Amino acid sequence: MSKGKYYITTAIAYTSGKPHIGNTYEIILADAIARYKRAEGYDVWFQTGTDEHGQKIQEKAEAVGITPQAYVDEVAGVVKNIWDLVDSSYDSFVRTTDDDHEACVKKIFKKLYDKGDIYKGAYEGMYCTPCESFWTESQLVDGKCPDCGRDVKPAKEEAYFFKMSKYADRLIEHINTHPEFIQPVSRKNEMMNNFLLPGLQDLCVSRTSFTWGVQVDFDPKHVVYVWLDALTNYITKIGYDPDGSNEMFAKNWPADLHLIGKDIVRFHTIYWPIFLMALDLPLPKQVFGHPWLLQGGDKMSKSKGNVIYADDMVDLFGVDATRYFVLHEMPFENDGVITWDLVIERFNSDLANILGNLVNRTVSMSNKYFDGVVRSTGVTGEVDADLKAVVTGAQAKVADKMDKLRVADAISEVFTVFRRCNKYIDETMPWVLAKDEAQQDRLAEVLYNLTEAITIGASLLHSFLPSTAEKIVAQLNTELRSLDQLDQFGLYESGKKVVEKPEILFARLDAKEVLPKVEAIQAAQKAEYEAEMARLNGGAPVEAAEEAVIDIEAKEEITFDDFMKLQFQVGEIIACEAVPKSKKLLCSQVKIGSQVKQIVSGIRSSYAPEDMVGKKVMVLVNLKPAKLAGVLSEGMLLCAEDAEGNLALLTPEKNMPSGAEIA
RNA sequence: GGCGAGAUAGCUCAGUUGGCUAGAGCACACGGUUCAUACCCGUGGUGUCGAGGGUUCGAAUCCCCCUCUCGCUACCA
Repeated sequence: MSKGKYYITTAIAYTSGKPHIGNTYEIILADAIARYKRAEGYDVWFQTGTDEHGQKIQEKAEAVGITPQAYVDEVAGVVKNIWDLVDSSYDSFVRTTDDDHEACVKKIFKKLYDKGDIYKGAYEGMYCTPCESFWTESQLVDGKCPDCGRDVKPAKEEAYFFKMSKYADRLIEHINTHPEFIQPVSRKNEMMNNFLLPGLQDLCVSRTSFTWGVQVDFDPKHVVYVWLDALTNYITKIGYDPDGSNEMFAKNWPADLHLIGKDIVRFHTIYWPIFLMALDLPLPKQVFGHPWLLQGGDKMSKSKGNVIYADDMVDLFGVDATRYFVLHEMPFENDGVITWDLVIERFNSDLANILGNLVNRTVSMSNKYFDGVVRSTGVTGEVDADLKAVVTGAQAKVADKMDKLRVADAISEVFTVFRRCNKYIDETMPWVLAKDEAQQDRLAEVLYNLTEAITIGASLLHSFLPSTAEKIVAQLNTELRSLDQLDQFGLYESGKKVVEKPEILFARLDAKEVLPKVEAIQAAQKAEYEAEMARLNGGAPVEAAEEAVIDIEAKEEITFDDFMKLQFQVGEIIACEAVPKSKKLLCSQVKIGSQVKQIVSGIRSSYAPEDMVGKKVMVLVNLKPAKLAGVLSEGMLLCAEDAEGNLALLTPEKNMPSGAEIA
């Protein structure tokens, strides 16, 4: 019976905050695939979880005054609740703070170290002892520390590195001989051209700058840095052990599918396979970097209150409508768009009109004409053949789409069944048959065919919208069929009685009623955000909360003398042109006092060259000249940057002469 | 700058190795119908298939070039 095992994973969610619908999409997609594979007869293991280590989490926990463990416990709980809310049928939920995972990561690290694939190295660079900072040659100012101006000396900071290059050829070979390995294929080309073919750099796999992580047991001041900790969840949690794995591991590894976001394809198709090679383990069969679900129009931002969360969607539309939307709206390769209006539209047109109404009208007719009894009389009509062909052929089409991971297309195939049923009702016109005493057997057969077709459709729908499928067959007083029965028509037991009063599966929504609720959700979200910001700011209420604030990493304190080393002056831009060889650079001629300096700046995304001319700007004048994209730059224009990367040049608040000193 | 992908109906997209009047869904309009959740079914597009050139009996589909968009990547004082 079993077709063998199928091991599918999602990426583990980073516990820095509540996942929004774009993150939740992945678990729903994985769930649909997992359920479908189970229905096909595979012995499925479906794993998801949370990634809980790292500096960011340590800092967030400190900011709210709790331990990192308490912080991640809370967020992991939130993640798990949402995963459960959307009916995901995962078999295991791994947390990177689980004891067994941490113990295994330590062993893996040691094994790779003993094998020589991990070596203790260093960030080599110029070190400023008072600042405790490393600098590259190019960052130095006049050969001295750019922060404090003191002398620096060549030094290195200890870190462990993984020898990526050792396995690069094997990986290139594997990717070339396994075209299905990286999906979609466009990602494969990116990986090959940008990373593998130019040559892989060794990867830093430990850190000493923070402590919230898996400690390297033979060198306790190091913690294992993200990828060796996070990626290994795929094997640690199913029983891998460098000293001898268990049977479960032997059964499930290699994974059949790693489902991940397109942003982390690189880590899953380069570093992860190489780690596995180093551990002498087989590689996963397939990695699918799915696109993103983006919010249309405005950018998603908590401060605006327009982030869409799965639980809000479930409150308004229900679990299956939420699942339907994300599964249907997400294409295979391009990003999908989500807005509340689109959700309502999809809900009404597909779920309420096509599916819900179909079930309702069919059940209603059986009740009205035959007291709910559905029986096959064998009185067929011309139009029956096409209905049966479409319905019994759907299963193969869905299977084909699912094999290619075209989940959105697969669910569309399911809906063609329901569309065909609606058409069949119009073709046969049961209400006309009902008026003719001689046509009673034909009428019964029509309703039987509909009931049977809907049962098949519901069975196909089960992987995508599990509870809806179950509700439908309950109304029809039957059970879901297995996939291998779906090419047969006529298995519905003749003479059964459908439910008397069908429950409305999806009540049509009025945008006018839903959108005010959305506004209420957004207002609440905004208020919550402001309250949190206020809490982080020591209880002080946040003024002008409409504007997002930005926190950046604090740099070393400097002395007044340090500051006085910097020379700022007002400059007037007298000419400006784009640097031909670059996308982001502008080259400006800046008049500072009586001299003119040429300054190159990466601000083309925010300013056109012609907009620059005539502006009075603030210039760091005594910066060591350097060449950018082959063009000499003799200073720096000061700019502010927001979270989206928009830039604003700093200009004097009152008109000042060119060359005026800024202090 | 390097590599890659794309530009088809108002919107989102299909269009296999070049071939019959270029399609689907949504939206819109009209018609039909009344079993049903004012639903369902049918009909409706003059779309320069991004611009230009070429190969061919024939090109949305192949080749060249141009414009624009997007992805990854590098530089971004």
